[in-house]
Parts: sequence; structure tokens; C-alpha cells
Amino acid sequence: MSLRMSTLFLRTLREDPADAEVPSHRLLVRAGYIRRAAPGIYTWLPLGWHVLRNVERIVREEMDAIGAQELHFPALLPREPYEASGRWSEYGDSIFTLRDRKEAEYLLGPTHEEMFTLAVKDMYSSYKDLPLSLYQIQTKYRDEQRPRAGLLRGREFVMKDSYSFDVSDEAFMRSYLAHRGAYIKIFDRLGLDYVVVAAMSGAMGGSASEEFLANSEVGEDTYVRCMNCDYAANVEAVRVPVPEAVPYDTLPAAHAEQTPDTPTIETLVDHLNDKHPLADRAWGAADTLKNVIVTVVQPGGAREPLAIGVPGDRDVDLKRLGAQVEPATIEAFDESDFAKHPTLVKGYIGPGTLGEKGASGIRYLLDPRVVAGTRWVTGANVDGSHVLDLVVGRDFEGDGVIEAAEVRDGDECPNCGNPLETARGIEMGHIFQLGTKYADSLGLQVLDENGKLVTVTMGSYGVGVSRAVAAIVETSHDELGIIWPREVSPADVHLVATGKDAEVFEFSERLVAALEARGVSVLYDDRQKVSPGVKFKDAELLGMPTIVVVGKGLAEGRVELRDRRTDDRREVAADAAADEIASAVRGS
RNA sequence: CGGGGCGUGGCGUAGUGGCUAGCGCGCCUGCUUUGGGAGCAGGAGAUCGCAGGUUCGAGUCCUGUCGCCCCGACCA
Repeated sequence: MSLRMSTLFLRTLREDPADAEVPSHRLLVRAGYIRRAAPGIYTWLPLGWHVLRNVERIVREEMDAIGAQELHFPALLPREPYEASGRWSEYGDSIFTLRDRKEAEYLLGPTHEEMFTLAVKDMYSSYKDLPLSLYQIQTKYRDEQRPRAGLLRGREFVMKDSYSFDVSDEAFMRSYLAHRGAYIKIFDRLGLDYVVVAAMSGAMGGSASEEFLANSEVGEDTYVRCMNCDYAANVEAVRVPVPEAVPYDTLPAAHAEQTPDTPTIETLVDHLNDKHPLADRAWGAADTLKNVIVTVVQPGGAREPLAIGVPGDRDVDLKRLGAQVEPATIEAFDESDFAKHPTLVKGYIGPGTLGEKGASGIRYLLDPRVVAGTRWVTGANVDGSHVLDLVVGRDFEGDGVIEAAEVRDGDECPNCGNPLETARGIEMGHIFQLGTKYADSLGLQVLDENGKLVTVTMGSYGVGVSRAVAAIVETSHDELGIIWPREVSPADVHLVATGKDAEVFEFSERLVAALEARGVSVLYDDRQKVSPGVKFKDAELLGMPTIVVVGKGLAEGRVELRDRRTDDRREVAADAAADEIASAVRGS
């Protein structure tokens, strides 16, 4: 297959589009791969469409290799199945919904667990039919609050989603691991620099999940990895190592004291160092217990306040907190909320009024570090007053534990205790152990070998196909343009014919044909009245992995072969060019 | 939801209330040019986001509205 620049539906831009910030967005638009149609919605131009289809091809090959079967559901879906699974309301206003002429409600599918589950329920009823893995490559729709960065977070996007159906947990694990292996192959072939991390299952429900994150500064996910062992996790899923419980018989009794003008942790610490200097060290924020109040909004709209106690040197990480309470969402606790809870004294909130048994009745969850036996300085629920020597387990207890405090570089690894480092990544794939959530809510059961009904154990597995195109560009570009990995490139070779000699173009035509005969695809710049500089710039911007220049060297029987990534250049004999190029293409 | 920035030919942009809205890129025609985003000449292409208002006169000022981009979402 070959493409010709003279007729290709393409216009490269000399300047960056004003609305593009991240490299993948800038370059994909500049190089004419995509074009914005609406916020978070993009048109795939011919070159971009080639890349997208290449990514799809790789995904298909690896899914087929583990025996998954491809099918295709509609994107336009009826409301009922999503009502049955509870997600019509769980997804809330992030689903695109619409009505038909009879006022029946539909949605544009944000994901398809329900449809797969119902299809299997419809057709299968025996353990003999399992295991089964099905997949589709579909356009998905989510009305994101804030689409951003071009293809990285769009409202319309292409996703491969697959689902496994098994009779037992043991059988399920085999399906899960098969998918995991396929994903590793897919992301390797896509040329991505990625990590596999433990993750939260979020709106998908279920018990455990792992994410495949492409390392990138512009990624929206933060993850940690241990610098010693193989622990890696999305910050949302990090487990904080729990300190040993300490006997507290000998600790001094709790007592409140006046701490005027100390509504912040910083002013409180200053007060402590001023009035209660310690012999061996200074007071720090970590000695204080900070109580943060938020509003939890349930999918149905019900609102309730929630108090979270964290060490004063840590902020509450809203993403982590959100992941814990999903599908509920978190909103800030504002002045009007404070007005409804007069026992909360802003700046001096303490455990005294918190908890289901406290005066405020607000549910009170503690960071894992706030365990029995630890001693804190915290608010006394009186303006200008704090309590010292307040001991967990002796003086107060929370209603439970929550992982919501921020995770920082250098925190302890829960596996081995060594320091963790944080990094950013783009979520490329996510594999979920769903358990029986959907099978239960939609009634998917099969008869086992004893004739008894058993609920099917499911897994769900997603790859962001369109997002992968952006992630590849993020990990593979330079200041001149895109550098496609061989397997996804729109063509193997960008052939630039320069000069005005008819011979150059005649030779190039023969070279294109010879390369095609050798299975090498070519993007041929056959434009006749375009200056060489323009052609070179375009070749670098467009990013085919190999660039071949036919020009002034042809008179001496030579053509030039360049590697886009390394910029290695060498001259090869014109009459051996097709073979040289073909072997260079296969070798890289 | 909040904060900030911005809406002017396809793209990037200029435009102290005053003449026919300017420039670069791209596009069209002709001639020249062809190894690093060519030169000259001529040309096409804009209801200045939209709706009101102020004014003799509005791209420019006022009000409203729509849209886009970025940041933040809580620290008591």
C-alpha cells in the first residue's frame, strides 16, 4: 500500500494550534492526523485513521490469540439494562442520554458490561459453555466534565472492551491472567513505556483491578512504585502501612487549653513550640490531627457530611477519597453546611463532637496512621482552643478507617518498608475482577455439573484505543514532530523526491513499486513544485520511522536512507535501494 | 462549581471610538526557483462568536449571552 502526498487529504500546519497544550494534541493536529469537531470530539483524517486502525489491528490480533471472540454491540442503547445494573444513576450526568420520537429513553454507551452480560444470559445456560471471553472495539461516549488534551480525555473515544465469563473463581483467574498477558503484548507492540499498577475498581465495581499506565508527565493518574521491591499502585489504591498499636496506660491525660488565633496547622504548631517546647525536637504538623469535613453525594442525590481525620502534615487527596466512596462523589463543605452543624467550630474541629455518637452525629473516619495508642494535638470544638495528649482508643475512637490522605514521595512501601517514588501516567488499560456484581444484578446464572444454578464470575478489560494514539505520541516525539513506532506508523517509509529532474520522479515511482512488492508501505512525497525544505519538514513532522531521500545523489547512483528516531543517515546504491530499505525496515 | 485567559478569512495574529479591518502562513494565476519551511507580480477569501445598547460613528465602550483554553476543586 502506498500513499501520495500530492493527492492525500492532508494539510500540515506550520504553527501550533492555539488551543493545544500537550505535545500529542499539538502534533496530531499540526501534522494533520486529527481535527477538532466539537469539545472532546475529534475527526480522524486519513493518516490518523491509518494509525488508529493499526492500533486496532494489534489489539485484535492479541485478543484473538487468547481465544476471545469479537462481536459488536450498538453504541445507541436502551435505558433498561442500565437501570437494572444501577448505572443509569451511578454514571449520572456523565452519560449522554436522549429520547426517541415516542419519548423512550436511550443512552450512548459509556461502557457495555450490561449488554455483554445480557447477551450471554440470553444465549448460554450451562457450565459447558464456559469459559467464554468476548470483546468489541467500540466508540464510547462519556459527557466528561472537562475534556482535555485532545485525544487523551475525549467525550467520544474508541475503546476495546472485553469480558470473561467463568463458573468459578479459579477458572476466572485463568481468564484474567490470559487477558493480563495479552495486554502486556499489546502495549509492548505499541511501543509504550508503561507500568502495571494496583488500582481501584471505581464505577465498574468488583474487588480488584490493575491498570496499565503509560509513563508521561501529562498523564492524569499518579502512581507510586517501590524503589526496592515490585510494589506499584495508583495513589488511589495505595495502602498505608499501619503502625503497631501502642499501650497508652502511661501517657498523660488529655487536657484542653487556650490556643488563641490558631485556626491553621501552621499557627498551631508555632503556638506549641512557643508554649510547650519539647526537649528533644520541635513540634511539627505531623503531631497534630486535622479533621476535614466534606459532603458525600450519593448517586441518588442524597447528601451527608463526612469527617476525616488525618495527620496535620498531610492533605486529604480528593482523588483518593473519591475512589474510596465511589460511586458517590465528594463536594466541599461550605458555609451553609457549617451553619447546619453548629457544634463544628471552623478551625478548631476535634473528635469530641465527631463520630456517629458525637454531638454533631457526623460519621468520622480516620487515616490508618491514626491508630490506637497514638497521641495527638487537635481541635477542642471551642474557638481558640485545642486539646493536647488526646489518645486514640483511650480518649476517642473513629467510626472506621479510610485511605484518603495524600501519598508522597518517600512514603513507606506497604510491602517492604522502603521509600516509594511517585510518577504520572496515562491510563491505557484497566483489567477488573468484577466477581458477580453484574451477574447478580442481571441474573446471569448457569447450571453446574450437579445441576445447580451458579452465578457466573466475570472480568472486564479495557484498552483505550484512541487514547493509545495520543499516548504513543506523548512517549515518542521530538521537537521536530512525531516518531511512530513501526507497528502503528501509517507507512513504513516516507519517500521524499526532491529536485525537478524528471529522472528523480521516474526513479522514485519505480522504487515505490519495488518497495510495495517487498511488502513495505510507502508515503511518497511526489509533489513536484514544492521546495525540498518543505518536504523535509513535513517528513519530520509526520513521523514515518524511515525517511528515504531521492534527489541530487541520484545522478551518482545514490539515495539517502534516514532513521527518523536516531537521525542516522547513510547513502545506499540506487539500484540496491529497494532491498536495502526493506531490510532496514525489517531490522528496526 | 469557582478563578483566570481568549473569541478578528482555513491556521497564527495586529488593530489609543474615526477613512476601504492590517500582517504572516496557507490557497489561486503567471514567470523564475528546487538538499532545509523560495522570489517577484497579480488575485480569491472576514456579516470582527451572537444579541441588544451607548454614539454622528463600535472590531474597539456597556449589558447580556454562547463558546473555547488553562488552572483549582477541601486543608478547617
